[in-house]
Amino acid sequence: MKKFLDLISEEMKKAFEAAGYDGALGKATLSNRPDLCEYQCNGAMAGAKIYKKAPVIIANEVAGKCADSKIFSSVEAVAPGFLNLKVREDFVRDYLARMRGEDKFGLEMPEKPCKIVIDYGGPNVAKPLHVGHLRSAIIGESVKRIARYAGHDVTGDIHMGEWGLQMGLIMTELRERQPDLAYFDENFEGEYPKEPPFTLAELEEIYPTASKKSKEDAAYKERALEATFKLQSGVRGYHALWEHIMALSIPDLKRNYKELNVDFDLWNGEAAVKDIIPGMVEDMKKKGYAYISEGALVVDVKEETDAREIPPCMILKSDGAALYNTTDLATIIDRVKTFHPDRIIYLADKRQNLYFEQVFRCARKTGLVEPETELLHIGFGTMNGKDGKPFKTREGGVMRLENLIREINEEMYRKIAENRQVDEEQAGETARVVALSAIKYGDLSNQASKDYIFDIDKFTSFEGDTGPYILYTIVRIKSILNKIEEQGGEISGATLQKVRSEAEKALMLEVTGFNAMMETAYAESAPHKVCAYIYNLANAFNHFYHETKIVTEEDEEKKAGWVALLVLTRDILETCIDVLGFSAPERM
RNA sequence: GUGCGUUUAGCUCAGCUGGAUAGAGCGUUUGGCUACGGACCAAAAGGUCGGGGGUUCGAAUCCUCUAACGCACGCCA
Repeated sequence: MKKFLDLISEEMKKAFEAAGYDGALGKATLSNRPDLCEYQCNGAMAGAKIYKKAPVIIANEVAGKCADSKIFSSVEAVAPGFLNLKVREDFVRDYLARMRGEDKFGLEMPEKPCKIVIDYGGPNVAKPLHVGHLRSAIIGESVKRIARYAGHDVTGDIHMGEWGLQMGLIMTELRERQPDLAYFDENFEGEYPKEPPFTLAELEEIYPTASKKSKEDAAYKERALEATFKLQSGVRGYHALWEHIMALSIPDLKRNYKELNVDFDLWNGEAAVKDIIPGMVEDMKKKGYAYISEGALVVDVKEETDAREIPPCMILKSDGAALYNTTDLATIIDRVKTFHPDRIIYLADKRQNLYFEQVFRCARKTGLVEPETELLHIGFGTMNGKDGKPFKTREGGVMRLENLIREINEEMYRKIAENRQVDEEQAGETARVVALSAIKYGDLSNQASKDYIFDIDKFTSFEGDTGPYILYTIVRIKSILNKIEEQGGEISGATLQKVRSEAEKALMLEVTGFNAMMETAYAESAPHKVCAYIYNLANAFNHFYHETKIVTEEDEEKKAGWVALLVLTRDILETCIDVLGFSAPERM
């Protein structure tokens, strides 16, 4: 169904045309002076120049044409030429009634859904998830859900890092410690053991050790590069080790992402495309795109319009090994073949912007994607601590994601336990649900591209613009509805009635903005707009709640109308938090 | 050096793509509890929108110059 604001604009357009002006001037917007009006139209001022007339004269003429409007209760022309609009109560109510009746509250579905692949998460296997992985997962999950809600066909791919240097480092360190393992014996032809020669905990310790050594010891790094190459060339023992690492790591990753309510359709990684790489490289060489420069195989991606020098996109390192670029390009081939996507979205740190620019240009230049296929990098900022510097543990180390989540769960548990009489068992589960809302809302309410300060105290607060506040509002609505149900009142069948108060109307007007908001959030891949919307909606509800006694209302008709409004508000709030990737408990 | 980004209230952030008196939250001050859930609500104080110049009837928003900070700039991802 049409957006509320569009209906208003159309009505204004008619008025402008009736007064003899261009209908396009009728575009209405939300009022920025709520004390004066609900919506406003500034077309008279824009038209002043075209028609060489004082704006206020135009505004008055247009206002005169709105006298018997079915939409406006008042249209006022105000100096210097604003048109201040208020809408009729029954018009708002009828719009809400239609929203309730329609699928997705009347959000219009695309004529032809887009096929979208979204690449997010990006964990490295054998390396514990740390806070740096949080944003990709949270934002990616929400962008995915928003696109899906908007009616598109979306596939989420975790795109693990398990084919690059980090693997070579691990294997080198392992060889250092256990040089006699059969995996490192090139003459070994028997079966390798089923059980890995290390535990997950050891693995998690091996990587940082190896990484540190390689920075200090050039010979060590040389061996790691060689090990990487051996793995990529399919050396049997290395591949067997790789399988062990994957078998240990993936269940752990799955558990961690499940905890975050993040769900991938595909668990592919870089290695999934290893068989595509040789053909791709050959093709790029054959077609003359790729050439050797400083020992490495590269493709030029600079364009004449560039304001500065863009370095070439590297396809293979000088030792012949694949790198991030190689697997990303091959992954594009794989995705095009499997999904024929209209758009591929990458969630990665904004510092990788130039890298993606190179890869995208290379993919286009070498014909890996159709010209109309959209490649988009959503770059997000860094999560900083209260001091404004990258988030660290108290000791200054990298904070493991698990620990961070545990800390917030515990903090939330304390708050829940001290406030209400909730039983132990439920409190733990509720704390997890609320804590997740705190983390996710805290992240998503900021623009993705900006750095933000991760402030546990602020995010876990039940007051202000926070996840728990939103949940609290939802739970409060549920509680009222439960009470009415206990009294034998009708909930889902209740219908909207005459609008009784300013607060009620304000809440309703907030509700009408849902579909416009969702459309923008999708178009701009902007979860923070969903956050801003539900915060306003929750505020409008709490304001209404505060001055309206619902459960004790004796006029059944009044009460039924309010119940219907509550149901709609609750459903919209829950839909919104669902696209943000968290949920509300029954009680808290 | 080149390019990109950021700069809005004491702090953390919005600002619907050019409109009226720049908005929230936290913090501060004040008022409201027989609670349909006070984990709430209401109100006050607090800003030369980094700075200069320009375009426009009208600029936080567009252009230009400039400053500070951050980031990126070929064999990491």
